[in-house]
Amino acid sequence: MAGPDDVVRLDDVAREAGVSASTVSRALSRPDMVAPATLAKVRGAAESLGFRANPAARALITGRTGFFALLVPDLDNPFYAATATAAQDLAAEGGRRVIIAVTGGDAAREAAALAELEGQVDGFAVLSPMSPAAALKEVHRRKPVVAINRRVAGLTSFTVDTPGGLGRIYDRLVELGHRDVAYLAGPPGSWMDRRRRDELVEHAARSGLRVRVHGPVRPAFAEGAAAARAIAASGCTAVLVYNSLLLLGMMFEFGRMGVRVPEDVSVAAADDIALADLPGPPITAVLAPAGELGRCAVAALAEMVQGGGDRRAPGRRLPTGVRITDSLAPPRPGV
Amino acid sequence: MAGPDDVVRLDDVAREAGVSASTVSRALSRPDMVAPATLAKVRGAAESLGFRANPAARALITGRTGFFALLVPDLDNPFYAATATAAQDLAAEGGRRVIIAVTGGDAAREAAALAELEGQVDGFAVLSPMSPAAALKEVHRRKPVVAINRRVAGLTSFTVDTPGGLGRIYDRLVELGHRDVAYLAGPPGSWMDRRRRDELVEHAARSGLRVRVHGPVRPAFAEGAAAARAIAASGCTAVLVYNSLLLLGMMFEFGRMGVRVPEDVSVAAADDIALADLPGPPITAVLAPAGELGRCAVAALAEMVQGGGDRRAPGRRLPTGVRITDSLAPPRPGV
DNA sequence: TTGAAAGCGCTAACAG
DNA sequence: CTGTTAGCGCTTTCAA
Repeated sequence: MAGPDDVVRLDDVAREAGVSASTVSRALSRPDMVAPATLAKVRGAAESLGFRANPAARALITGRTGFFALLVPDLDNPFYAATATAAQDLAAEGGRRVIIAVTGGDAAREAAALAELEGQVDGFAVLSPMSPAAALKEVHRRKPVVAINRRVAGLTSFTVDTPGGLGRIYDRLVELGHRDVAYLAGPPGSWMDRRRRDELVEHAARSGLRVRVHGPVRPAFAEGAAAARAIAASGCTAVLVYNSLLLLGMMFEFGRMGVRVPEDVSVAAADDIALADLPGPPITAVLAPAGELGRCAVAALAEMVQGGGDRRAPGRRLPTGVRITDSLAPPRPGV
Repeated sequence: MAGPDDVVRLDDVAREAGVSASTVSRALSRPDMVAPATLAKVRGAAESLGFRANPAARALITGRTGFFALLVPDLDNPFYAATATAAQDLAAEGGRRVIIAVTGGDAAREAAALAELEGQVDGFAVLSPMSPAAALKEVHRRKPVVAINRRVAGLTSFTVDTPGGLGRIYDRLVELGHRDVAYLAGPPGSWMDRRRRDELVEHAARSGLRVRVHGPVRPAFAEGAAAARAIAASGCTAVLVYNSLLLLGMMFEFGRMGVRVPEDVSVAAADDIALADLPGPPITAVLAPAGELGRCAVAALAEMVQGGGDRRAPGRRLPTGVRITDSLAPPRPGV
């Protein structure tokens, strides 16, 4: 490794093509500014020598690195993983890369990542940001920042209407005759969970009922399994769950306990990930477009960088689908 | 956003501190080369102005970007996610960042990522590489490359002895009286799976038995669930599974089918992720140090970059633990 | 349409 | 221990 001798530079290409360095530069980055014949020569030379522009030199002068940073709380959550993967894919189409920084859902680490990466990237997408709005806006004065999964005043934000979807599922439960519903809450301190929970509780109150909240717990499979026993014992006839990973864990344990779905208990979750491909009867879920969030964020950043100015891309609340299936059934008699 | 006017440069700090630019540079990167008094002045000035060195300018001259790239097949696999997270954490301690590039387990995309990132990073860690050894070594001539989860001749490689661990679990099954064991195989084309499967089959043959192979399947929860029925119907009394995610999916479906563990079937998996925290009796597993792999790779890269020369860091096969529990039991009578 | 020249912001010799 | 002097490899005016 380490062969600083055989690296091909712009001059090498220029010499090979019999033109000047600036012509090579133009040919490669603004092909319409050179004569077709020259273009061909330069491309041929670059190709044959295996030239790849030094990104640092380019970044130094243009001020663009070709990187976007995506800050995510963790990678264990398949929702985040899906968002990150989609973001990378779309960025790649524009010749850009997405740097993923794991923050652990910790405001301090998030702030550190923001500060450290500021010089390395052209913009930030922050997934479920923990930082105060002011801190995010401060960064935004220098580099475009887009928020995902949380509305931040003054920033382009992309959210999904998961609370609304949960509400519709709740309505269906009431319609089926359920009166005792449990909600297994997600990550402590999570903005998303807060919204889902509050909406659900208020929504239930409007029906004259109430929802019993369990948790909050980390959105991990094992945590869902761990919560199953208490939920089953609580006497509820239906459970809504913060996300699909928790639901899988819960159902896993239900299976071992002999609790049947939906005969003994109806179940549904937000964030349909890995639920759709399950064998057997499908499970009721709010269909959140995890990948779409990542793509929207990248597209917005790209637009802001292109625009150069302070043009703020419009944010959106993405619609969610709701898949209502036989995992919802009337409450078992005698309850 | 975009305020190229108020960016603080080295000269600004120099002026503020009343010294030359090079002194500031030294003070910040090699503190032991300046007088304590100067150091204090410079640090004070840098702090008060909020100076952050331009990484592109630094990279241009030093040839170091402070980035390592980690190529992973996908982020849905919690094993990979754990490795990636640990790698980032260790790199952060050395003031470096890890760029995660998702390749989809596709050799072409892996090659593209290698080529595109070559100028942007100080080294590569490739998780479960798909590229031919020659291609990896070619990159290694210019930037250090470390292989994870596959031994690549001529490259520093970190692997885990998962096959050996599976063998020990298999021995225990034989000891318990099992004669009909199933193996649910992992990702098609995976080097890891190939090794696990072959070792297991040979190992079984030495006991005069044979292992029935199901799959291969993508290592996703739903795939494990989908495979459960066929496996249960095959008449085996024990199942070894490629990884823990698949096992969870399989057990999930077993639960719904009324198949009990371990009364009806004994189970075990490699790559213990998310298995340990499960409520109830623990599950037999090969304990693979996913995070440790990431840390080893980063440490090796750091060493190679420091060494500057062609000093090749030594690779290792990390030991695996084996947790043998009551998820293994004698085969049910009458089979 | 092309070339010459001037840096981008920083680090690394080299003197002093 | 510190300042001066050159660039790192590329893009981009400015003339020609």
